[in-house]
Amino acid sequence: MADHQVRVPAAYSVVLERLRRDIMLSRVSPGERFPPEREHAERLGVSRVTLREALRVLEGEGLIEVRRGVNGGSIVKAPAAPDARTPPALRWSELQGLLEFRARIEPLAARRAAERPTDEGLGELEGAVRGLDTAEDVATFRSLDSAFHLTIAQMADLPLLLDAIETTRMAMFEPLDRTDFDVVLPSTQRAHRRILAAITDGNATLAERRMASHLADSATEVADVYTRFIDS
Amino acid sequence: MADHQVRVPAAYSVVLERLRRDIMLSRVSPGERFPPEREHAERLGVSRVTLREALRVLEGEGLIEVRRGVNGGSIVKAPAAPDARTPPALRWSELQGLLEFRARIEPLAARRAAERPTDEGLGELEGAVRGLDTAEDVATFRSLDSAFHLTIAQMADLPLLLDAIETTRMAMFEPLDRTDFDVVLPSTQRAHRRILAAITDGNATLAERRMASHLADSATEVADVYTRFIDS
DNA sequence: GTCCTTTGGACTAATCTGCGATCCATTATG
DNA sequence: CATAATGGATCGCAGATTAGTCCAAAGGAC
Repeated sequence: MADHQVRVPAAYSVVLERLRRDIMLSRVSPGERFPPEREHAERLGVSRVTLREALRVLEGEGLIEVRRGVNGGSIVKAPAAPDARTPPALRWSELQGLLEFRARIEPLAARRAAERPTDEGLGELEGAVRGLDTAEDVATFRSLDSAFHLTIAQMADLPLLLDAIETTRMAMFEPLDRTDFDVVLPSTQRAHRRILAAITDGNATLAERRMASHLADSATEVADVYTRFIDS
Repeated sequence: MADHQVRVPAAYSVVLERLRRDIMLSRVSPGERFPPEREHAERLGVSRVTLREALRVLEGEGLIEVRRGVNGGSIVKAPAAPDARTPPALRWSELQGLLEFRARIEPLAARRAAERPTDEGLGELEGAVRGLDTAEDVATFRSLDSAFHLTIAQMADLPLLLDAIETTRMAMFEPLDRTDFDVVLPSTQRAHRRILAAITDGNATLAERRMASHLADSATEVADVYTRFIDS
């Protein structure tokens, strides 16, 4: 019987993780802001004091900027673009594991999404795909890319799967952010369009295969960035 | 921005989940007992009172029996065998989703385990496989089956994967428990032996394929049990 | 049977956490 | 400059969690 200590997270740290996730997964984009504290706290089901503790941490990390007064609020800042010269946060072997994991679960999500189309989901996917055509900055790209994959995960209608995909994306955030926007954009546009087409057609097998191939391409691009940091 | 309420679990409920997991995943088998409360509490990093709260719940659910005195303690009871006539806890569509998910991730675990053999892991696997040959009651079978799959998950050395596999097994506990021991035992013996052989040989691709086929068989058997409850 | 050890059961007092509420400080806008 | 919207700070309460203590039952040694 493994006997690791149980981890009892404080309320603020649960909130913190949630907010971090909202930012990292681009549910709020740089420039946007969280709701006013009183409202935000209520939505999260937590007291304002607790929420503020979490915001303080994010502020310290430079992920948000807190301003007061009218038009104040917690403004999400563009994460500092990772410097290509500083070593990555993840070791290559770890990243490799995440990529393998993702390559197994996201195609399943695509398959299930194709089998369970919803008007709402399809609408969001279409928006995310069309938006990519006019995306001009990294932030927009990341946001639409995230939205596309997360919407598919949502449509898959399997809580465990959604959670796994979210967590995986979270963990890979930094490496993904190192890929070159201009290089990745066109291939992503194409891949997303083709995946969406398969889902719209209800062709589950095709959707799955196209997602798999999209992820393989993406993995190659991430790996390329890592070649210079041959540590393990 | 999805705005579900954040869930801040109480300490006792975190402990509760942990203990429930220990039982359901057969890390402690029926008849075995948890350590004395004082020691157990310390191991879990929580006060005795908190631990007892959790134990009370498990006692209420009939999962453990608490006795005092020398040789007392919290004794894990054999879970009431699910009555084949009562409807399953999971709807068929939900179970189907879990089976699909499992079919994607466990083969990956087998592959990675074969690529990362450890003496400790291989030893445990061998024990779990050999034990099956002499397993005579359901409890022993469940325990060794769990141990086999979880050890592979552990060897895969990818925390996300281990967690996903644990959670999936947890969720499928009740349906799995409905399968007929005598029917499942021989095929499981054979499958586990073959998987272990592939892992020992370091043949990752073979290990993966054999795990996939093992899970497919298992899925068929679980599905069979469900045929009489055609609800969705 | 008596005594001792081991273990759960119950209670208390102190501390810590999270919450609600209130009031203050800052900022944009008309 | 008045007002409204927003973050900043503080206080006291209620509940959760803890450490510590003592009690009660069960089994074993003699």
